[in-house]
Amino acid sequence: MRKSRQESAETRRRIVEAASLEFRSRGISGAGVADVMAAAGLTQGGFYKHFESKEHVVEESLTFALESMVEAMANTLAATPGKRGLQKGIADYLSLEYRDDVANGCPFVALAGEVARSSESVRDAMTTGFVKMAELIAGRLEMPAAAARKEALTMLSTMIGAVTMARVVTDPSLSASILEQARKHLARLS
Amino acid sequence: MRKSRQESAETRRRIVEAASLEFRSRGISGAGVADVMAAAGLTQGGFYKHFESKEHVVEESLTFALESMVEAMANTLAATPGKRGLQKGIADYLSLEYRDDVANGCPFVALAGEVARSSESVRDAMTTGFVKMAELIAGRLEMPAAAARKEALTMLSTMIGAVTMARVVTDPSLSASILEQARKHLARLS
DNA sequence: TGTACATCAGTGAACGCGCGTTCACTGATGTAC
DNA sequence: TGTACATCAGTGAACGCGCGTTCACTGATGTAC
Repeated sequence: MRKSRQESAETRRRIVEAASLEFRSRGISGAGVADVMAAAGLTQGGFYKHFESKEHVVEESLTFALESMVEAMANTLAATPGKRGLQKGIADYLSLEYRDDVANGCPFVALAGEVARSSESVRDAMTTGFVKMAELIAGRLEMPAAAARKEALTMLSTMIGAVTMARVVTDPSLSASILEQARKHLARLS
Repeated sequence: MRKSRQESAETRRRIVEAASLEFRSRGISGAGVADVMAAAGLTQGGFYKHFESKEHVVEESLTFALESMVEAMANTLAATPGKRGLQKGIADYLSLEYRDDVANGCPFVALAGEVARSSESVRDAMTTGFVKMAELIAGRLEMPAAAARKEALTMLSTMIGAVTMARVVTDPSLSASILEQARKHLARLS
């Protein structure tokens, strides 16, 4: 059943993507290697033909998820110039839809707690994604670059904290309110 | 080896407190019943004399941790009147020390990601803590009560997001910067 | 271009281990009289 | 107040189960000539 190089590379990509969905949905310790492989349409035994360990796919799938988010934000910004573009990007992030789309959603929100307790290499991967997101936001703030970089850190913190708590809270109107207030607040700043 | 009612109640309290430290340090799925009991100076078998299941101690220890944080914030506020008291509370929360004191630190930061994937009763417990924290902050904002309640939601989101990411990020100066910018930002608002 | 052999992606079962939970047991505490 | 018995907090071993990882095997692909 050996597969061609191309098929094998494609399979590997599928595992990484499936892992990024599974980990965001169930958490890193909540999603097992067998779950990830099943989500990719494979059986667990083959996992180690592509990755040394679960840890390795965690790192790679986290990077994948972060790059997807960065790309989505970059696309939104590219579609609308100036501060309006940034407000659109922020509004999308703080929407009810994005809050509820856990599997495809923000890796900071889904995994930051676990990542903070993970290995340096996994934390590095998330750090890189955080810096990229901050740079995207900073690039659209109408102020000197140094000030923009600092302001972006706080704006991102607010976005992450808001979606995190909006997912926790059991009262739907409180949850919506957390997102709405953050949206209004950040619209004022940007 | 039966213990007196008083000793038994004291043991139970000790398990709850140990659990609140263990879960915040290692995560809910990262800390086992045996770990919690060992941290309380007991063996695992006795756990079920006090709790029906792990789930029950998760809920109770989460409530304990949240109440500890609320009480600490309330004490800080009580010590200094007006906006100065709130700024002190926020600065303590956004300090390097609080960032690093994971075991005794903010349950939102340590556990919100896992709690979002937990049972309704566990999410309810965290919701209650969130509302209490928001009320404490709102009470010190110099604006109409309704506006204050809304503003507090965003301030709390910023605080939680900032400490969360400050714990993830591997670059120490970036981590400190996240906290510092959030502090400055919130001082402007309060 | 064709043939013979080596490689290796993927399967499915098995491995050891740690988890949450159960259980028989111990002996001090609580209760009934 | 004292005695006899029931209760139950805590121990330590065992339970079944799911996890990450390993392994023998299969058969299509890649390579050497």
